[in-house]
Amino acid sequence: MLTDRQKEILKLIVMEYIKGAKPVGSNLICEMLNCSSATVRSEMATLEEYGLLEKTHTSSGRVPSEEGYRYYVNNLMKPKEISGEDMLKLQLIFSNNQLELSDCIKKSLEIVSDITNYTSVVLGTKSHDNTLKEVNIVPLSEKNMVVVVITDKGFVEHKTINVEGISLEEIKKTVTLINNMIIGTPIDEISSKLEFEVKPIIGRYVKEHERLYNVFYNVFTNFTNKSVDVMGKSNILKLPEFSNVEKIREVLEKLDDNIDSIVEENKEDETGNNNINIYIGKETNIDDDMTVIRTRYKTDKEEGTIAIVGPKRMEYDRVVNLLEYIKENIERK
Amino acid sequence: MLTDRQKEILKLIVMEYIKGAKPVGSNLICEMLNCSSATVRSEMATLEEYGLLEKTHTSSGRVPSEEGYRYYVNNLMKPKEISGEDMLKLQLIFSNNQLELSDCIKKSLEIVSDITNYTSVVLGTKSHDNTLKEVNIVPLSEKNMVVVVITDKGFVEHKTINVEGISLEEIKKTVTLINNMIIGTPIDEISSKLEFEVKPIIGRYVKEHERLYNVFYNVFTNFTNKSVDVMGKSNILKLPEFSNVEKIREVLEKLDDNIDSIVEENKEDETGNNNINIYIGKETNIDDDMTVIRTRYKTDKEEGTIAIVGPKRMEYDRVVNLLEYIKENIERK
DNA sequence: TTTAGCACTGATGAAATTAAAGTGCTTAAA
DNA sequence: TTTAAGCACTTTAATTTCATCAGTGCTAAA
Repeated sequence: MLTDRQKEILKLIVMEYIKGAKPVGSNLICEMLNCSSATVRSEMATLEEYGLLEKTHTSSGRVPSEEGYRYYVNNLMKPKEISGEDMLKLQLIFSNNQLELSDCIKKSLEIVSDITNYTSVVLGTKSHDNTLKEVNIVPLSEKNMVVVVITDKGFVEHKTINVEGISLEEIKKTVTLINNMIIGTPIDEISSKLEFEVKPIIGRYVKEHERLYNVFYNVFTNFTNKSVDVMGKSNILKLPEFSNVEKIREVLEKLDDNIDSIVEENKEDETGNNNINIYIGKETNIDDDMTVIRTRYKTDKEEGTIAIVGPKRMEYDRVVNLLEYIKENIERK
Repeated sequence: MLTDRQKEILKLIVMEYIKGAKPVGSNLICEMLNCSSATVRSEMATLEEYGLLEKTHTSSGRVPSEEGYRYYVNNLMKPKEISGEDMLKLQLIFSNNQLELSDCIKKSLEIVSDITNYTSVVLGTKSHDNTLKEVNIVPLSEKNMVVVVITDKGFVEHKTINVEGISLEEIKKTVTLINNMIIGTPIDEISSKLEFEVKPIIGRYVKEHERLYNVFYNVFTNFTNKSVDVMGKSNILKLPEFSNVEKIREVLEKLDDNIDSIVEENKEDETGNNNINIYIGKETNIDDDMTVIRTRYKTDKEEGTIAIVGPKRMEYDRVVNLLEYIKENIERK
């Protein structure tokens, strides 16, 4: 158990390091506290014994360890009000009724990337709670036709297909069959229903069933595709801890390769706090020098995950609040 | 006018520098030619006088100047066969009939970025030659409705709109009006037709015309939006000439800001060669250290520009061939 | 328990040194 | 007239040396 002064010192060091990216010495801290640098030094040594602080070399100032950040996040951090300026920028997005929800999400995280210089990730799933509303076909010529599929929440997918050698009747029969059999089916159950219920039947009644079946199967599965958007990747270049090109390349590569693991759902919830999850260093599965803060959102239309990726030395308080704010706005919209 | 040997030396220097990114000395060249290093040195001095070569400092080897690259590209370069491996990767894309054309284009350039480590840009315009085929509405609930618009070439745009306070009759009336008046209209003429012909009429017959008009206007203009895709931007990190973070950031920023100018249409055609345009250094409007190679494609469905952005020390012969090959495949598809 | 004092450590940056790569020029040979 | 050999000269890049600075840990006194 830490004393109050130890907590205060740890907090100051974390905050100072987040601000300046330079190891924090005892002098700086003792100016903020009513005690001498020697006192601070001995407290620092204790905190280091506890594994909360680290040195970069024997005579350097202190840097928070992974456990130090964790302690700060869990016990010391206070939420930080979103500045008026930032709030305004976000409101401009959410109050714009022209924008679709998914565009709002993307744009608001783009703004977060802009104002924080971190990288943001959006993983959206449309399948949630959507059921099939209507399948339409629009013939374009003798050769081509567009299939348009709409869900009850207003998602649309389409595909242009080649229908040479298939008669319009055949196609219409198929569409009628599909419409009759699977309208109202939840999107994520469609592919199995298509496979086990529809396929046998159109196989019986329709000549070119193999080809037609594939087309429809294709359009339907598009709905269950998750979309991943990553914004502000090159912000990493602005961070002082990544000043050598080799390291930057490594991190960018890991980011590309491990996007999925960032937004992976079955990660255990580290902090219960309003469902904001914080993964520090090794916990991220990306890079030991990075932190991921993320949360899930859920509307009646779609659900997904939004995440901010930055250095361990991330402005935790600010990012947590921004994410909470965005999550609320998404869910209210 | 250059002698044959001078041409040979210039060509070797350009090729060697493209390969190694290090100033080329006379020794290396004289090993490839049947003459002494002193001879090569004096030829180099001549080429430098002509402005085709440069030195990085008094006693360094030679580097091609912008004019040197230009001379190489216009007079010395021979097309380089696409390797079997590369060809295979591209064929895998183009022979996949499941993929829409625009996905093919994107994916094939993604491959080019992968194999060359340059950045690729696709600018696609759907408006080309498309006319309006059909406007459909699908009511979802009392509040919401989806508008689906289809062109004769199979492009689809849609938008979910809030229709609270507007009767279904009103909406249907509007859609019928629009369908009657503008089906068959080329996409890029729709907005003016909508403004000057349709608006006055629905203004007369429909109550909530202001709101409805805006919705349709919105969906239609989506078609004329150009899509810009940039792939492999972080490949710049792999180039030895950009080894300092500051420079990389600068280039990435310029890339972001000037994408439009890369694919700008009214650039004059530098090389007549099969409509492949090569812009070197200053000619690019991006960055004096970069080169852009681009070409336009045109199918009966859409048209656009594909471009590769890399260092001046770019594998011109390889990239030109890859672009030509992709252009052909797009247009054949 | 706190603090002043002091010796010690490692990083950082400037200056000095050296080796390597490559040039230009002069002169002699082909 | 063209080519090549020899040599002095230039610049870079890598290495070493040195001094300075920020910051520590420890001891002893308040």
